[in-house]
Amino acid sequence: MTPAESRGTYHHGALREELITACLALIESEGIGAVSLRKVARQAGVSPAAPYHHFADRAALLNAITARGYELLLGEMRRAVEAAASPVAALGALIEAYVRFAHANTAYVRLIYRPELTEADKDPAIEVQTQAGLRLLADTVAACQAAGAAPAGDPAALSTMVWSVAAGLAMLIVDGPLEHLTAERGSTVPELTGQVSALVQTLLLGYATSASDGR
Amino acid sequence: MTPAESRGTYHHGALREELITACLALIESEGIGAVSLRKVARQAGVSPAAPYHHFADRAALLNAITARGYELLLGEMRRAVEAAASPVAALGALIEAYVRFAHANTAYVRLIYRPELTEADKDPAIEVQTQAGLRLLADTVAACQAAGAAPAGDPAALSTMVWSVAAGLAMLIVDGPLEHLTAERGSTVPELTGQVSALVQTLLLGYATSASDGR
DNA sequence: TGTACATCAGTGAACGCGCGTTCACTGATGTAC
DNA sequence: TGTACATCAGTGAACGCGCGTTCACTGATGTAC
Repeated sequence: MTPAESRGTYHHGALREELITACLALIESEGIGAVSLRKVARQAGVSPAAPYHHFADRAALLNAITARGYELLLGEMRRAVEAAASPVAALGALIEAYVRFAHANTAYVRLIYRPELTEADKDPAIEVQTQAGLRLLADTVAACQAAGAAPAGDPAALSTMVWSVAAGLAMLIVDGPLEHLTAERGSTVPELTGQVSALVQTLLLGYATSASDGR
Repeated sequence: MTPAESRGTYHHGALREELITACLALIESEGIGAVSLRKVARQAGVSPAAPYHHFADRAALLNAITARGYELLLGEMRRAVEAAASPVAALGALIEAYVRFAHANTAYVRLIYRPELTEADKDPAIEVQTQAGLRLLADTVAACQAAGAAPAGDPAALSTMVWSVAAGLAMLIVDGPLEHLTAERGSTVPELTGQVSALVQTLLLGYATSASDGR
């Protein structure tokens, strides 16, 4: 049975979307190392040449997925910050939103963490998303400083720390051994994520307390 | 000119070592996406079949490099902890050692961060190293708790936070945009690393201060 | 409403390529006597 | 010290494979009249 036969119609209708879905499914089921345009086409039930009507080449497909991943992630982060009751809570919420997204969307994140597969630096859509993400982080950190809940002066250290915690935790979950380790300890990834976020907030609040005493 | 001719002798003498070196050089110069056994052999000035006298297959070579990477990294971490003046300083030193190693040895770390290329979970030597690393971290965190410089109870949150900061910062430097961003701001990676480590220590000490006041 | 025709989005065969790995081989080295 | 021979560590040709991409094609869809 040819692809068209199994599909029931010659034209697909929404192939672009389905290629993205198929690629994510492939990453999820066979791992990031298994990604190829031919496999994606096969998974979508379409001939190897079909994707070229929707994407210039392999990198273009992977770029499009990466851009969407960033877009979804940024949406989660924005929502998390808006819902937070204080600047410090917002910083914690940022971490939790990032890691929760990664845990629920491992395929997106695995792709994002493989810059050799994409041309993210040449894609303006991706560039815009990462800039917006960094601005959101910087604003939140600045709000913490304004509230006295972070050392004044150069905000780079705290920004970088928070970014690193979120990205590192996500990586350890998505590509590393943390999911397995957590399960061994009878815990879960969301629980651990919450604990780490809470710890960061506790430490910042502890700093604010000790600093306001003039020590 | 055949490989043997350019080398001047038929036997190489230390091919195993040179394959490792060549692979690291390849990752450094062409990126992790360019790694193939044939290229490594070419870089080492040897025929494509030669590596099979030293490694069972491609994964075995990459595993050996990964194991060595972990070994070197663990050595740095141990030295850093031993030289530290206090448990909190040791935790900071752990972060700095990890990130400094990553920055100075990007090829090792890029490989370590691509689990799809290795079979790290099946390699006992690698398993031993990661277990030892986790134990070193857990011991240092426990010492902080004993010193009242970290919330008592489950140490998992602080361990995970520190691990995430180190791994995340390393990733952002080695595979991500942080090196570039830092340079734009007129700073350097070692400087930023020091700042992040200092911030973590400041926050822990601030916590200790506020906690000892019974707040 | 029906027809001609342009355009769109598929097909499937083919291309050249680099890859991992195997094989029979051979030159160099080490050892026994 | 010299020689026979086993072993080691290379060579280079070959294999089959899956890949990204191109091409001429064709079926389906949409539009003008």
